[in-house]
Amino acid sequence: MEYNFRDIEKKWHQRWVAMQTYQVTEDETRKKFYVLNMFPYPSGAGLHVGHPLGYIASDIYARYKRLQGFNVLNPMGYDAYGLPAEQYAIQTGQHPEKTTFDNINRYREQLDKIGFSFDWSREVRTCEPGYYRWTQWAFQKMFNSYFDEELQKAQPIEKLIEKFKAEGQWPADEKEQSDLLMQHRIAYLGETMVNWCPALGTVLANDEVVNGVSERGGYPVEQKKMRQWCLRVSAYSQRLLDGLETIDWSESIKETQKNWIGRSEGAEIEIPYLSASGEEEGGRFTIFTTRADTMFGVTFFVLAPESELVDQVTTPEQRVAVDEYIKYVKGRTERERMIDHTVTGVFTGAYGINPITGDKCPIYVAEYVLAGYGTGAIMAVPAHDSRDYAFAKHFDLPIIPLVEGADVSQESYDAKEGIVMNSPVSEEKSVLYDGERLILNGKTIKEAIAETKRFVKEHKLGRVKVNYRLRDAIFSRQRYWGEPFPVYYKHGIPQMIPEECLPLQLPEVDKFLPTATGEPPLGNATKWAWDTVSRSVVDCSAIDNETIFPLELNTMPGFAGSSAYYLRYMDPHNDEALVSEKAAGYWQNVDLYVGGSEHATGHLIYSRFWNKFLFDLGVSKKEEPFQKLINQGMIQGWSSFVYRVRGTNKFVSFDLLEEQYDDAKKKNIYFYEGTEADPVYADISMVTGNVLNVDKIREWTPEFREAEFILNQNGQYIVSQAIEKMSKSKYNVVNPDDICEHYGADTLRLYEMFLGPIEQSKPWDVAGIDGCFRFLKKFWNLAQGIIEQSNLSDLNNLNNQSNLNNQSNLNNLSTPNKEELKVLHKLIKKVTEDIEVFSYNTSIPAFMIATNELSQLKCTKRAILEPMVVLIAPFAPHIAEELWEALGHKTSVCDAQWPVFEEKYLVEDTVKMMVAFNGKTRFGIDFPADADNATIEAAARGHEMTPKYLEGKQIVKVIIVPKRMINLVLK
RNA sequence: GCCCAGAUGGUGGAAUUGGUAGACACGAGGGACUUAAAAUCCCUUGGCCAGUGAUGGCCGUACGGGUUCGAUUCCCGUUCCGGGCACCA
Repeated sequence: MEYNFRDIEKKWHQRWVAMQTYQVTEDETRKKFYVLNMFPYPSGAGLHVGHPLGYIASDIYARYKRLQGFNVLNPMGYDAYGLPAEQYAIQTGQHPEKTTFDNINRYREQLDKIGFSFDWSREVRTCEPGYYRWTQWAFQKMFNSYFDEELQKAQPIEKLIEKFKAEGQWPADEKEQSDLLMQHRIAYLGETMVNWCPALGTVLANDEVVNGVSERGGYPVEQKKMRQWCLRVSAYSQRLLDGLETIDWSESIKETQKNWIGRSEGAEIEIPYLSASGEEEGGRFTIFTTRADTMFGVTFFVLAPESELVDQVTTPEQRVAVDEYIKYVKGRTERERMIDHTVTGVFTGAYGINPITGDKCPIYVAEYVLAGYGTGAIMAVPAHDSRDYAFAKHFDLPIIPLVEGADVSQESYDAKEGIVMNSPVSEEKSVLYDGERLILNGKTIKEAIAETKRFVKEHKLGRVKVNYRLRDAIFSRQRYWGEPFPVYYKHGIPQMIPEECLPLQLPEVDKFLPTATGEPPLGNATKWAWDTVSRSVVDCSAIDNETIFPLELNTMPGFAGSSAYYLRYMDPHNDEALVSEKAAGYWQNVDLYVGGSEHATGHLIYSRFWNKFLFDLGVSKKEEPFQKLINQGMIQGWSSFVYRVRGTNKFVSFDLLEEQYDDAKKKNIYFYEGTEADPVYADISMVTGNVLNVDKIREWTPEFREAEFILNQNGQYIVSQAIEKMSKSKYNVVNPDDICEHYGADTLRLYEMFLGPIEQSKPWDVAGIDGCFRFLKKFWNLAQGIIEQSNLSDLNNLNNQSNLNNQSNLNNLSTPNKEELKVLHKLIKKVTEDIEVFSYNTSIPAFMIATNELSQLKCTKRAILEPMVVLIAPFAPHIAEELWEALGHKTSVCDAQWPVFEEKYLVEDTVKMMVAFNGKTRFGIDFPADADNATIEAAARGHEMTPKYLEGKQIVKVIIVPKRMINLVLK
């Protein structure tokens, strides 16, 4: 029988649906395992070969765990709300709901072809009311909670009200009450500087802005003060940091999150400043520093331009200069400020007093100090901070070195290593507090920091303080396609609509396009007001400010719906709760999460925050949502370019062009007979190797139909190629459907895994796929041979039951021999170990080798084939099912048992020589198992690898152990 | 600038965590079958040198050192590529 993958895959796809093979329920008798993929945005372009990479990897693991007896949850759904979905809808001029559902259907069709073990009965879509009801619910819970610093967890807001009342701080006025609580709620309305993107018509979260432009589309972003819903993510900074220690994620992604959270330990120190008259104390401000040890090197102070302190300290003489400077700073965009680091600043006219030395130091305003971090004010130590150094050089301010041997004539010495000096220069330069002076000379920097902190704390000059860089997440988007906020405004005070009225459904609008002014599209909805009597959405014209109120016009951002979806998969149809106690108790959290590392500072932080909040509420049962994380790499595409001679409709073969390096553009530019030729993308379907099919490209678009193609002397048109991200706009997309059509899903799965380590990015290259296809054919042929033979021997067995003489003969036919068992167990060991560490690319060669070896051994034993079919089932499920059935099994291969590896079959070819001498034990070279000790010893002495080593030493003992036991023996 | 991860044949990549470097696949070359092609199967394939040949020798895991009987693996330094953060005091 031939390997007919089309029929096989079609047949098993239908059977899996009919038999509900992949549906799971909470089964208390079995151990759970939760595998999850980051669910996709259903974008308009459909799936390309890069998308399934992670899904295949996790599917292999899910199937493997299932074969090991675990109850595996492996769900899939769609992240359907948010900017990308809406941008696509706008581009195609359709309603986002329509495009989203069309795209979802297309995704589903494509996914189904690849043979995933998803439990589709648990599918979620973030844009469905039954789903986003719980997104809104969680938001309301956040609104009604505050973060208790002492307990380090979320608490009901009522507790805080009680506390305020007890302390007599509870205002009578409703508006004041609301304002006070707003400063503590986890979801709060805040007047903050936001990243405003005029082109997208919305604000963006920090992680959605890259290099001063929007992540989506690359549009400019400016800073703007707006009233927005925010999530107090920063309150969870320490827990987000601590949690990283408990989870099994790659070091690089943990590092990225650590950077993003940006914890820094330091001290806040109170600085008195002189009043305008210059005589008495005008007030105090607080600075933050991580280098408390450098107090003796302070030569000036700097305030952030946005800081309120600037107004307070500025003297009348400097007022004009300061105002002008602030105006200049405000006129600069975020991008300008990021790129241009030239030194700017202005003197305020005021002086601060260094509390340690008593010195009077000038106070400056400069944009290099940020208002949003620390206290927005710093003490400047030019000798030991490069930014302060640049500033001091520019304004000709003194520089006092504090570390022995540090040369600060050319640059600052920023390292935290060395011995402190000049601290103080002389005793009277250190102010006396309660009879004690701070003296740091001779100490290491680390000791000096600790000593200064102690001194500052003890003499009440300030306090020890930990700062985090992590900012609160801005949660409002001036967009249509997102979850509506379940909020209405009663006389300007936000109110939650009652929980039992959720979900608050997204209204229909005529125009869903964003506006440049920031007026959200929901403002176009006629029916968008809340009636507190009927407790329903009513027409806006009915607003009476007594019982009917306007609803919030903003919608939630993309990450709202994706922050707790893994919990919903546990119990997707529950109308009573986000997830039931029972389901959450059983499934706990995600054991294996697979997705791209580009979500490191977005989704993966928000999700962890969201889960921690739900954990505080008792809804989620684990503090961390994703125990193990695997980041699959990107699959890149080979883009092809044809070259059009500028100003003509001539396209020239790449090998006929002259190349020149352009310094300004930092890339090659090309010329044909003196005229520059510009690269134009050509669809890769029209290219074989690097040769263009000219007839095809003429049919492609009108611009090529009339074009002239200048071929090389071989009569070929050569394209140039580049490896780039796979994208529709680069015409380098390879569609998985085509691969499935040509080779089948099993080959696609195998090949994607074979391409290289799962975590690495690599270009898609079809060349190697034949190897995988050939292997499956070989495996199929081997299996067919065994199945035929074993059926034959079963038949003989029946016919000859009475004939005892034949018994030994039959045993030979059905009992595997030593060689065959060795091949099998080598494979079991390799594949099992590989799957555990996601090194699938090395398991596939193991299958190839085993198949070849068994073919050479002319193996006919089903006792060998059966476990092999189970081993291959996670990788190539369709072929495995077909063979499993052919072997006479009535149940799915999914319900089989993962084979157990037995050392005894492998011992002989993994022996090593152990040499013990002079009380030490070392190991040496491999020897055949049947070599006796004398032979080994003789060989060891004569062996060229270790002659020097063994010279003059006495070999006390030669032990033969399996290779993998060596480390155990050595211990 | 700071932090993290890398660098192995023509290519993707192996090497059991210090023990025969280059598994497996692709590509290339040669051969078998075939009228022919496709398909399939077999052989060769890191470099250099010697030999008719079986074979033997030397050099080789970015570069330079070190530890070790032995280093792709561990340590130090350099170069290059990728990722993250980037006036965060």
